[in-house]
Amino acid sequence: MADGPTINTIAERAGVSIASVSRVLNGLPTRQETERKVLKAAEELGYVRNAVARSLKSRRTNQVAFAMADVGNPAYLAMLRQIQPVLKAAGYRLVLHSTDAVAADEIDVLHSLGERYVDGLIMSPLRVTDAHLEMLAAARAPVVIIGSVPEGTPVDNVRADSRTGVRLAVHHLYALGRRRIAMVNGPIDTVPGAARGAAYREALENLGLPYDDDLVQIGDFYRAEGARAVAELLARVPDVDALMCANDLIALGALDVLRAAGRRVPDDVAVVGMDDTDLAAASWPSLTSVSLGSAERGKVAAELLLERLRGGDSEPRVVTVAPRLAVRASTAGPAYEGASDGSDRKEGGA
Amino acid sequence: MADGPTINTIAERAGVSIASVSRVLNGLPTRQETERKVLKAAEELGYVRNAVARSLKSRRTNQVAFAMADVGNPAYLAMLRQIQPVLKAAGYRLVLHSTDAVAADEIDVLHSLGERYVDGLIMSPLRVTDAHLEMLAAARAPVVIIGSVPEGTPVDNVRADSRTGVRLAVHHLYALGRRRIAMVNGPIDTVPGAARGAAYREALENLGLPYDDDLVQIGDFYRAEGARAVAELLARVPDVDALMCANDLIALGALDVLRAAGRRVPDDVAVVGMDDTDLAAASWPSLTSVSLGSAERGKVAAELLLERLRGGDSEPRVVTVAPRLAVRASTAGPAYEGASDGSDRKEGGA
DNA sequence: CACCACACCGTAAACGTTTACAGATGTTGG
DNA sequence: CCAACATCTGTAAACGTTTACGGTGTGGTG
Repeated sequence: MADGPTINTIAERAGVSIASVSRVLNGLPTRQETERKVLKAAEELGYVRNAVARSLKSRRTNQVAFAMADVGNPAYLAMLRQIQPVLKAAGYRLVLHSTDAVAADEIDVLHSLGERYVDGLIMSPLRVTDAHLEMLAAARAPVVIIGSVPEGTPVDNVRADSRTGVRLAVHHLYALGRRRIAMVNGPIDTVPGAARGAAYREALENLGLPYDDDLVQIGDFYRAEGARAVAELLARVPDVDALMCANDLIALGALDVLRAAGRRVPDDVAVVGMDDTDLAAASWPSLTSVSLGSAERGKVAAELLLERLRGGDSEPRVVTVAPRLAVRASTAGPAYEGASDGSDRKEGGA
Repeated sequence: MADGPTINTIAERAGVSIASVSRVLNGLPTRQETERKVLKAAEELGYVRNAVARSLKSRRTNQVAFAMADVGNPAYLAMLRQIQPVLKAAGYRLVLHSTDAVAADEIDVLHSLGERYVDGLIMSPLRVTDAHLEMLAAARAPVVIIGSVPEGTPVDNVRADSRTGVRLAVHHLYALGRRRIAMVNGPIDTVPGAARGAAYREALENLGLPYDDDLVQIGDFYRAEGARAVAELLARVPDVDALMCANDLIALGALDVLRAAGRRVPDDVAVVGMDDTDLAAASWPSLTSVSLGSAERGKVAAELLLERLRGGDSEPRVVTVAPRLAVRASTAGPAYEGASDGSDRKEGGA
C-alpha cells in the first residue's frame, strides 16, 4: 500500500507545473498538448484525486450525515432508504450515526458538526431538550430535523402528523361499525406515546364516543409487551371490538393473543397498527396500519437539506407530511389480503 | 454561519504560538500556565478541531465505508446493525454506500478508495467480476469482502455457508418425516440462487432421496413471484409435503398460496425460508428459516477490518460463518409459535 | 518594426492542522 | 558565576489541493 501519486508526481512526469495539472483535471481551458501530456501521465500513474486535501481547500466535503436513534428501527430505516438515493444523486456521500437513543450522543453529533467533516446534517432526535436547541442555534452547518422543534429554532423541520393519523384509523374503525375501540399504547412519557394517546382521545371525542379509561392500556413498543397488554385488556373489557395499537409490533402481539384466545380478526376484533412497517404486510392476517410517512419524511428532509447546501438561506421551513391509512385484512377482512402496496422488496443473500 | 475559530485564533487570543495550542489540545506536555490560557481561549471561542485538516496531516480519516447492494435489503441491514456499533466503539464513522446492485457502482466505490476519504472498506458485492478482482488487488486501503472471493485475492473474506444451511433445513424436514421436499428457488444465474440450488440437490443425495426435476421451481426472490412459483408447483406435484424456499419472501408467498388452497401448514405442507429476517418471526404461522448469519458476518467483517487498520498485515484471512436453523411453527407446529429469539426490536416513530 | 492583446503557463500562497528542530528560559552543580 | 542540562516554546515545513497573479511567447495591427 505504497503512497499514491499526487499532482506533483504527475507534474514531474508530464513536465508541467502542478497548477496546469490541477487545471486539466478540473476541466479548465488548457492547450491540447498540455492536456494530453497530463492525462497520459495521470492515467499511467493511476492517479486518483485526494478528497481530503480537496475538501480542506474547497471547504466542502460532499458528505452529509444522518443521525438516527437506532439502526435497527424500521421507521428510521424507511427514512434512510429514501435519503440515500436523493443524496447520492446530488453527489453527496452519506455518513450514518446511530445514537442508541442516548441524548448525549445526539448532542455529540451536533457538536461534531463543528469538525466540518460533513456539509450538513439530517437528524431525527428522540426528544428535543434545551441542550439540543442550544446546539442547533449555534450549528455550524445546515441541519434538518425530522420531528418537531419549537417555533423559532433556526433549522428546517419535517413533521409527522400522528394526530391526524390516529384520527384516520379511529374513523375507519368507526365506519366499520366498531364502537368499543381500545388503545394499546407505549409509555406515555415518550414523544410518540404522548402524542398518540392524546390523538386517540381527541378522535373519540370527535366522533361523539365516550372516553373510557378502561379502554386504554399502557405497555411498551415491543411485541411481547404488546401481547401482555392486550391480554390484560381483554380480561378487563371482554366486549372490546377494535384495537388501536401504537405501533406495528404491539399490533403483532395483539394478533398473537387474539388468535390464542380464539377471537377472530377482524370479525370479532379489528386491529390497527402504526408506522406501516414491512412487518404489517408480512403478518397474517395482514395488518391495517397508519403510515406516518417515514419514507416521505426522509425524502423531504434530504431535499430540504440539499436546497440549503445549494445556498438557499430562506427562513427556516416547516413541512408536515400527511399520514396515510394502509387498509389490510386485520380490519377489512380477507378481501384485502395480499393487496400489494409496493412494499414487496427484493432480498438476496450471499 | 461565520467562519469558525482555528488554532490561529486561539493562539492570538492566548498569546502563544499555534504549536503550543496544538500541543495543549493533543495533551502533550505543556506548562500549566500555558495550558490554562489555551484552554480558556478555546473554551471562550467555542473551538472545535477541523477534522479535514487533521486528516490531511495525519493521513487517517477515522471513517470506514460499508458498501451494500441495496439499503432496502434486510440481509444487508442485519449486517449494518452489527457493523455500526463495532466501528463506533473503535472511534470510526460509517460511510454508507448503496450500489443499487449495479456492478459499475461497486467498481466506483472501489475506485474511490483512492480518494482516501475513508481508511478502509467493507463490501458485500453482488457478484465478483474480473474488474472487481483487479480493483481489489490494487486497492489503496484495507478491504474486507463479505461473500466469496477467489483464492489468492489479497483481501480478508467473510463467507456464508449456504450449502450447510440448506442441508440443515432439508435434514430437519426429513427428520419430521417429509419425503416429497420441493425447492422454490430464485434465478439460478445469481450467486445465491446457484448455490442454494446445488446445495438442495446435494442434501437430497446425502439423505438417499431421489432428485426430481418436478420438485424444483424457479421464480424470483419476491413474495409475489414466490407465490406464483408455488402455485405452479402445487398444480404439478400435489403430493408435495415440504417446501424449501430460497428466501423468506418466497416463503411468505408460499404461505399465502397454501392458505388460499386450504393446505394446512405445517400439517399438510411444511415451509422453510432462508435468511431468517425479521419477517420470519412476524409471519403467521411463524416461519422456520435458515439463518446464514448476516448479522454475524457483519460483526466479523468489522472486526477483521479494525485489526487491519490497527496495522495487522498478516496473510488475508477467510472466515466462514456457520448457518443456524431457526425452528418455528411453519415446520414444527404451534408449540413453536412465539418462541422468541431476541429479534423483538424496539420501534418508535416521531 | 514596435507595440498590444491574448492565450497559456508557472510561482506562490492558502486551507487548518501536526511535528521536527532549534531557540529561549530556568535549574542545578561545580 | 558559569557550564551543562532539562524543560518548554516558537518557527517553519509539510500534508495535497485550488487559484490569484504575473510572466512568457505568439500573432496581429498600426
